[in-house]
Amino acid sequence: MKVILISNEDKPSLSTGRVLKTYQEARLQNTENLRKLVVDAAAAILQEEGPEAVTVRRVSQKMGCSTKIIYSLFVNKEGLAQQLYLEGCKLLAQRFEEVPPSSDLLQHLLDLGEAFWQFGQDYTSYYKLMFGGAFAEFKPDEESMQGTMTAIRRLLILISTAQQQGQISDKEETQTIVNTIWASLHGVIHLYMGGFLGDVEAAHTVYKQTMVLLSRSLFAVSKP
Amino acid sequence: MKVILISNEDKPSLSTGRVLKTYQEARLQNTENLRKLVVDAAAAILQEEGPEAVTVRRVSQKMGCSTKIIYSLFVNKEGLAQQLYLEGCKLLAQRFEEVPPSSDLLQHLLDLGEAFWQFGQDYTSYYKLMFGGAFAEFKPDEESMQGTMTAIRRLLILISTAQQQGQISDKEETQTIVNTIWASLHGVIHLYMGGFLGDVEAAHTVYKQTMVLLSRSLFAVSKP
DNA sequence: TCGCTTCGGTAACACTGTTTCTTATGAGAA
DNA sequence: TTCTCATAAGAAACAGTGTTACCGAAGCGA
Repeated sequence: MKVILISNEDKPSLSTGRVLKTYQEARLQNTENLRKLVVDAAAAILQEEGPEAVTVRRVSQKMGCSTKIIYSLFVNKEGLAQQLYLEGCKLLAQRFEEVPPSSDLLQHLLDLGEAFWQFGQDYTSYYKLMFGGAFAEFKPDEESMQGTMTAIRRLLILISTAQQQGQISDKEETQTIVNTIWASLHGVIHLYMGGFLGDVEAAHTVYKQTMVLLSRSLFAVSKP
Repeated sequence: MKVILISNEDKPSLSTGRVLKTYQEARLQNTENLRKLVVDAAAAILQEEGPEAVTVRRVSQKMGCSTKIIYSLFVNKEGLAQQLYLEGCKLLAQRFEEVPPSSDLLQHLLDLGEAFWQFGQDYTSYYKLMFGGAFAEFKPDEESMQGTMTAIRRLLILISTAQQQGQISDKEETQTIVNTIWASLHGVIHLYMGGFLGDVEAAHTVYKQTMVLLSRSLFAVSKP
């Protein structure tokens, strides 16, 4: 019912184009809006109550509609999860964008690493959904991987720049180095979230040490 | 029914001690045997069909008994998962024990790291259960953490030795360094299992680079 | 042998993701 | 305007999960 109300709001677009085409356009636009509404509802539940609370029934309940809608808009729960994943990528990318660029590339790397840690702390539910395997069935498809790469693009640019300036060896693929940093830092966050690294201070200490050790090796290559 | 047959097999122990005490002993021993049988059955399903196939009904079905047994022996599914976790710790410890000690501590670290990677490849289901968050509800308790620490004890000894010999800085806590290595390597394995690092060769390349970068930093401290 | 306790199996409950069936609504034709 | 029909949405069912309540049977002490 709420859905119908919303779908009436974009009827202005009916005044353009042929009747049949406009009808399809409106319907398309409606389903797009609907998708966004559902994703927003799911995202709210995700952040408020954690990944395990995001069930099809729970989302449809919050939407005030039946579960059928979710299956009409997204093929299955994984389809919805994928949209949430892309939302998470946006948030992560935003976090990275907020990091002020530094002329000191080493310092910039540490800043980006710290931003990644903070993302994990501030958006724990998103993090678990995206990288924590909270939805066991979820595997990143092409679109997800692209979203991921967009999110950590700043890191890729940084490493690439450092390689061009000779501050980091260019023997290894840029992507390989990025993956190395990403995976290592992720490991600390994930193990911490799993309860293996004690309290947050201890985990953060391990995290910072991981950053220091990695960056020291990476940037030390061309020193002597 | 099979269970009863098995429990009859250790009646010889009835011939020792007082009647009441022996009865309790026998019952205790039976439940211990039963627990072991159930864990073995669950472990078989885990390795043959993956973590998601390990359900209470599936295990009880393989045992030829009702689900009640599992809840009598282990409080809930998490209790069973915890036993499987400890089994995994044994397997991991065994893997580490098979690594020949090297007088070159750096090489020894690389060997242990490689053994950890191989464990993840050979016992993927165990790895996912233990560290992958395959059972979302599972958090390591005191016994689990102790089992973990026993498993990676070789790593702790190695780092401690290297610190004593001045090959690795002793400014940081030994446990912190161990956690740093463990978490970083875990991150690569976990991200690979999540499908984020491409095929196994690419992931292994990232893994080896992580080991090289970390160890180079750790062992480089006292060089100059 | 009798009574009791304990233990295990059946069936149910409350969930999950997913699908089927039915109904109602809304668009196009007469 | 009215009628037909296709589409879409909701209710309910299905198959699965972890977990628990009930109930009968079996084994034990007296």
